[in-house]
Amino acid sequence: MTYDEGQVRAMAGTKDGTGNGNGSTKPVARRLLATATRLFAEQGYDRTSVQEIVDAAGVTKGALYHYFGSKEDLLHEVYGRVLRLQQERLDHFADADAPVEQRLRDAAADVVVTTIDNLDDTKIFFRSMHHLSPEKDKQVRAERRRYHERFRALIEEGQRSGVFAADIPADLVVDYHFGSVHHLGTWYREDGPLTPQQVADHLADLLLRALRP
Amino acid sequence: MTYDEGQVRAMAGTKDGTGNGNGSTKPVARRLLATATRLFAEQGYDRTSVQEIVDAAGVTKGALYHYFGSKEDLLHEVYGRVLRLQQERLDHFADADAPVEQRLRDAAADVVVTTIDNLDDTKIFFRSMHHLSPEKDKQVRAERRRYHERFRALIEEGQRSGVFAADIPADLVVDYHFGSVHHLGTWYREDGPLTPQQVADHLADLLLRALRP
DNA sequence: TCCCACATACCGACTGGTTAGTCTGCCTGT
DNA sequence: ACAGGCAGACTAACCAGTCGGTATGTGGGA
Repeated sequence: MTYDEGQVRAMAGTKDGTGNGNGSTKPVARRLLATATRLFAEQGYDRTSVQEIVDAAGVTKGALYHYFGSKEDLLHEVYGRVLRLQQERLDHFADADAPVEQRLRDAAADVVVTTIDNLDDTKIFFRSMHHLSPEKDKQVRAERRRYHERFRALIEEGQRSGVFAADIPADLVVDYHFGSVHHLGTWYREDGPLTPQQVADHLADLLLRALRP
Repeated sequence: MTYDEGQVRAMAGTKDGTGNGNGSTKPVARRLLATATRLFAEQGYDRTSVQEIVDAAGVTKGALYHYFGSKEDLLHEVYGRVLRLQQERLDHFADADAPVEQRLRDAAADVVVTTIDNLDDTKIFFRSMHHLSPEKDKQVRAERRRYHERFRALIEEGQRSGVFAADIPADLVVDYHFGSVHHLGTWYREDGPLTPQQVADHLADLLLRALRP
């Protein structure tokens, strides 16, 4: 066994996915994770074999199981990366010193840009969530809920202060917006007519317009 | 071989998924498809084995492969059912004799209700699209595009006549709304606080508000 | 300085289990 | 007697994870 249970659990909270906890990702581990991310996004988690990943990364199974406890750990790492990034950015924009409609617009637009910039991760995130084991699934759901609630708080703040329409549940508005974010992986193409920033501005604009009292 | 290539292709256009083309679904075939739909939605396509499906339906593999050419055919049948249903309903509302904002509102709300009423099918639809073979994938994409374009035409009509804001690409608005529809499978719960109709009214309202000039 | 003990990094053959799909044949109604 | 409907054992392929082994590097004692 390369990692015992305790170490695997601990890994989930570290930054680099190697479980060494010192922030310095070993090149091989980094390459394996990057390769897995690409293949998972292209073919789906279940359709990507461990053999394919190690072949594409130019190593063997020995290397993969040296750095990761299981195939699922790779998936969990992708999730952790996305969640931490998005939460950090949301907190940044939500805590800013600006009117609530500006903070919401900035946060809403930023999540779109960030999602497009990491489209592979996001495709995996939304498609393969239900492939996680109950334990890891619970953890990911908890982090997602935290994100959702922070976003909802922004909307409720605007509703209380009268700058947003209050006759609609804030929860529903959050899901409305994140539906469109979620959906980006299905339709957005890099070679399409719109830049990520343009898409973000349009989608944030739609959200703010829908919330006009 | 139960079905040769030609028959499998023909099946895609029939109504009952048994390939007999006479509209009378054999009970066993119907039960297999219903069981598969439920299991695919619960566990995902790849995680559901053919053995599980036939066990849950109370038959054996012999029966399944008597009625369906492959496991993928089951998936394709689910897709066909959903696509035909949604297209039919969209055409109905879009062709109605009413102002464009009313037609759009009705169509937008109806797709939400229909989606919630067939949540299993929709979950499968959005999660497992990329599991289809290239040939069937192409066919499904073509039908989806037809749907998308009909919906977009409604928005463009309103933009031309000045009742909708014209400073946003209609394509993007369609994806915005369908993002939220797509997302329903992730968050909507039957035992939640909102009825399908309430959700539909809210989401249609958000769309129409966002389109106010 | 040399050398030994030990750890880390990785290899690749192997195992036990699972899977989609096939095939032979029985059974029943016409 | 013939055909459709179905059973269930079988096969060939595949897959995640294991394990014994090798190579490389590193710290400490003589």
